[in-house]
Amino acid sequence: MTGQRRSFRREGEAQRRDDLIAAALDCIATGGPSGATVRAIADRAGVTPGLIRHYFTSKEDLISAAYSRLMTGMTEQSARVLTDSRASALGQLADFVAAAVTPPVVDPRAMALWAGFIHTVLIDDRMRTVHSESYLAFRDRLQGLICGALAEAGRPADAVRLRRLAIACNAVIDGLWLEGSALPEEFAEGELAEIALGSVAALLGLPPLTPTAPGPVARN
Amino acid sequence: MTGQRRSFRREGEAQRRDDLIAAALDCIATGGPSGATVRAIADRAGVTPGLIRHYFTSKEDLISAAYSRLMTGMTEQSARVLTDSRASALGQLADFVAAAVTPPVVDPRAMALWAGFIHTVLIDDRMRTVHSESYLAFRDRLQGLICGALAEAGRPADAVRLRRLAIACNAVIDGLWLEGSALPEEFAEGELAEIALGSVAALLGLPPLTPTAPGPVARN
DNA sequence: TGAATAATTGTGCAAGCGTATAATTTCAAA
DNA sequence: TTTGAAATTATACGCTTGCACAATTATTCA
Repeated sequence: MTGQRRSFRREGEAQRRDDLIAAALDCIATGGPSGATVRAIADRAGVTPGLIRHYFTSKEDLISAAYSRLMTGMTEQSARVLTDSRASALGQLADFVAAAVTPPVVDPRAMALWAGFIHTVLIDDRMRTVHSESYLAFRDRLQGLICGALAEAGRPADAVRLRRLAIACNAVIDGLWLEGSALPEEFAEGELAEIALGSVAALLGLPPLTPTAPGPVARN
Repeated sequence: MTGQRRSFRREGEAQRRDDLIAAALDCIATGGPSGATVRAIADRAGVTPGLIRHYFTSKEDLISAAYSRLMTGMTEQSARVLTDSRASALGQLADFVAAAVTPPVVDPRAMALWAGFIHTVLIDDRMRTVHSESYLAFRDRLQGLICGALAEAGRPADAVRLRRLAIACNAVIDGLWLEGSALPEEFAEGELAEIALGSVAALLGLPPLTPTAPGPVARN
């Protein structure tokens, strides 16, 4: 008769906020933005809906925190490939390109999250800024690799051409990432990486690129 | 006391379906998927919510019809350049590529719509089918143009290579379309078209492509 | 050990959602 | 002009949503 409440543990604020953000991302990845209801998020976090309002002033607040965390995480992941590489410039470029169109970067979950948020980028200014910054950061990194690879190959390019090459290479990578994630069954394993490497080489006027890494990068 | 009903006109079935689809697209472009409620769509179409269920078996049915119309519309818009073109195969390819990364195909509204839909593609099977079909339709069209252009240049390619080239060219176009639509202020006018033409030429190993059309295509 | 504090739960509410369905109005054919 | 069928409106229902708030529990500190 005593409607016994469920027992619970008090977590630190940082931990709980993190858990709720992770749960929100899970929900969005699984069921899209419309599937990320307050109740669903709380459920996934093993918590009661009311608690969300204790840590976030509104659901919108939680969602925007989740987006921020997603973008930060993706940028860090793309940077990780390069941090401890001692390959040649050409090799580094090849590794970077191959990694960008191979799991875990190509991943239905990542795609679902990106798709769930991209719409808000067009409406919300804060989101737009985050998006713009992380896009340019990625492209700048790519441009640096291209610059090094061209120099190594004895075919340096001027600034204007370099910028255009970076935009084009970035576009190929984005396009392949998109198509590979949205229609995975349409491409054989490794096919996207081969196409990406061949395309970047053709765009830069370089001989075929071969990645130095033996296989796909480890997740996380 | 006589709760006088609002007067109305009977439209043909095709017309009403079109109106409702257009209204749905407007709603999604403006307020995102969550803004496209049955009531909002009916309101924008100057109609009563109940009517939607008279022409579509469910809201989901209407939404997927709208997505289909958006995608085929974009492909047709790119292909319109070709309908009465008597240009060479190389010229047709150039026109097609340039049109795909130039307004009105590159357009924040189109991007907003696409972004609103893409996440459902990963979840809903019907949406997935629509996406897959329209993606392949666009790529097939592109592949046909590439095939003709390569033949004309005396460098025919076998089927496997042709497929890969089409995937790569399609990826560049998609990527440029995405970036140009999401961050329009990042690119000078005509810059995307130049990059696209240069990239496709480099990918195919052809000399620079030059469009035959004098300028951007007229809207609609 | 006991009291104070803040984290967490549980309940309830008003609004909006998609949908079913009955009541009306329009329009074309007779 | 009348009639009949189909298009359209109007109303209502059950469900879900985000949010507010009071009740309760775990934890800390004296």
